[in-house]
Amino acid sequence: MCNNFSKTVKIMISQTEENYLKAIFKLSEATQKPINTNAISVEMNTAAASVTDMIKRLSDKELIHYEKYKGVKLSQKGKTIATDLVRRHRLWEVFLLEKLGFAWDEVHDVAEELEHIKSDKLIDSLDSFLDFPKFDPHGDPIPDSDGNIQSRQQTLISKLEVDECGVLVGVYEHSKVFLQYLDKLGLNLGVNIKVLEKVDYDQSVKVLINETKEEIISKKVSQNLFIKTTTS
Amino acid sequence: MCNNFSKTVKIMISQTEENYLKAIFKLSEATQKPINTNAISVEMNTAAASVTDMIKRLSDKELIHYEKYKGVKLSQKGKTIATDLVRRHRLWEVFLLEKLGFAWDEVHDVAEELEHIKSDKLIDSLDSFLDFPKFDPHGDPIPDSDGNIQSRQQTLISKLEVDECGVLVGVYEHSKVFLQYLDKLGLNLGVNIKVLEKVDYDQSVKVLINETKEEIISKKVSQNLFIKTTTS
DNA sequence: ACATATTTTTAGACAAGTCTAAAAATATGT
DNA sequence: ACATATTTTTAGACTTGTCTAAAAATATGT
Ligand SMILES: [Mn+2]
Ligand SMILES: [Mn+2]
Ligand SMILES: [Mn+2]
Ligand SMILES: [Mn+2]
Repeated sequence: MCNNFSKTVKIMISQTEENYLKAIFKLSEATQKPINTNAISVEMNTAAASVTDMIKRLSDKELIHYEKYKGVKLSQKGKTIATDLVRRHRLWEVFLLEKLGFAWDEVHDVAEELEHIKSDKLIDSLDSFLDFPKFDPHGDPIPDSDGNIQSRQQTLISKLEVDECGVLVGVYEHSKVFLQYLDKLGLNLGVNIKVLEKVDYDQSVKVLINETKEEIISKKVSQNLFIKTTTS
Repeated sequence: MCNNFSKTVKIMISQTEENYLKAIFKLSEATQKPINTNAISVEMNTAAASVTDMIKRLSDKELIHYEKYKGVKLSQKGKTIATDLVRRHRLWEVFLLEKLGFAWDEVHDVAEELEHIKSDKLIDSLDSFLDFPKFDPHGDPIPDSDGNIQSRQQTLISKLEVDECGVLVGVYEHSKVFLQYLDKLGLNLGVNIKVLEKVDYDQSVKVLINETKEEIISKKVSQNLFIKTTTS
């Protein structure tokens, strides 16, 4: 009658599985629709056939919902794991930048490895050591230990009108070249931005940086910069 | 005639291979003789057959010298990799203790994972961030970035005579139980030790800790504590 | 020196994660 | 509606790292 264990069989999740979950999580941010095999294979840089294999494994472990030929969605369990991975990734990025003097274009690759270290004590101590940062070096929000992600109200520069202004709070693209180019333009997180002119011909935008420097940024750049508008 | 590239084919070494090299390195500290398969299988907690497989791979990569049935020795290349791994392990242990508030019995397991993160910039920045520590939380020396290991002059308590004294600078065993027991006895690194009495019957030792507290430690404990003797 | 015990290697199998090539299902355009 | 293009899955193979059971080599004791 007794001996009624509630077997909390803590399933093991490999580093590779974690990475797939994170990829699906990322792709899910842009849409509500199921994520298809090809999109994952592009994101993960693997053959579509490998993705199908992995999808089956993740589905067996109930980390995703999967119907043949219909794509996948994260289950609640999968979402939790992915969010936790994102938390770890972003906390390590803050550590590398703040404590070890890395530049914002150098943190991602190392965090990609550090994020897989499994220790709750480690990550919670790190969080506290860093003084509970809310955003990572690219302006992305850091989920708290319960998985809550602060939602940001922000706009792409490309969507602003002339004379609107605000603070640069994030970047959409994370590539090294892009981040280094922003450094060259003096576009670090926190600078003040005012839209001076929107060029009809090629959708480039002339902006005023920190009330002092004028720069023309291409359409492409303007679509990758998040601004928190200030109603001044 | 030209086109004489010195192909520095940076061979990839997996986490598992690194762990085997470290195990062989550790076993080599106690002896000059070749390390045999069985010893490695015990250290790595794997079947002897698995060790033989891995030995072949490491030998193919010229990380060890291997003769069938004769055991293995690290090559220069292997020694360099193992030393670097030990450096990373011990630096991470210092980080966990000093910066994240881990206890000395908690650092090892996490460092076991962190040591495999591959980034020279990471580990050198960490070294600098920690102010170039020379010893880890267990008193083990930290190799510098060129692989030089500071040799310690130290003695096991079991080898001291009555009235000799010194400072506790290291532990031989690293297990959680042992370290926690030392905490209970107040035997942290840095305390002053004086040998008050050596009991013939069971080789236990009565010591004076920091000129104030007397404790009797068993033979086994006394064989696991390194003292740097002070000629007072 | 030789029988016995121990250690090491081989043989064969398995799981995870990857690939390419081919087949099957779905989507698209006229 | 149907031919064509695209996407997804299957089939079969490979690598790394592991295992057990059995065979081969080495070590040991009298
Ligand atoms: Mn990143
Ligand atoms: Mn980031
Ligand atoms: Mn350790
Ligand atoms: Mn240590």
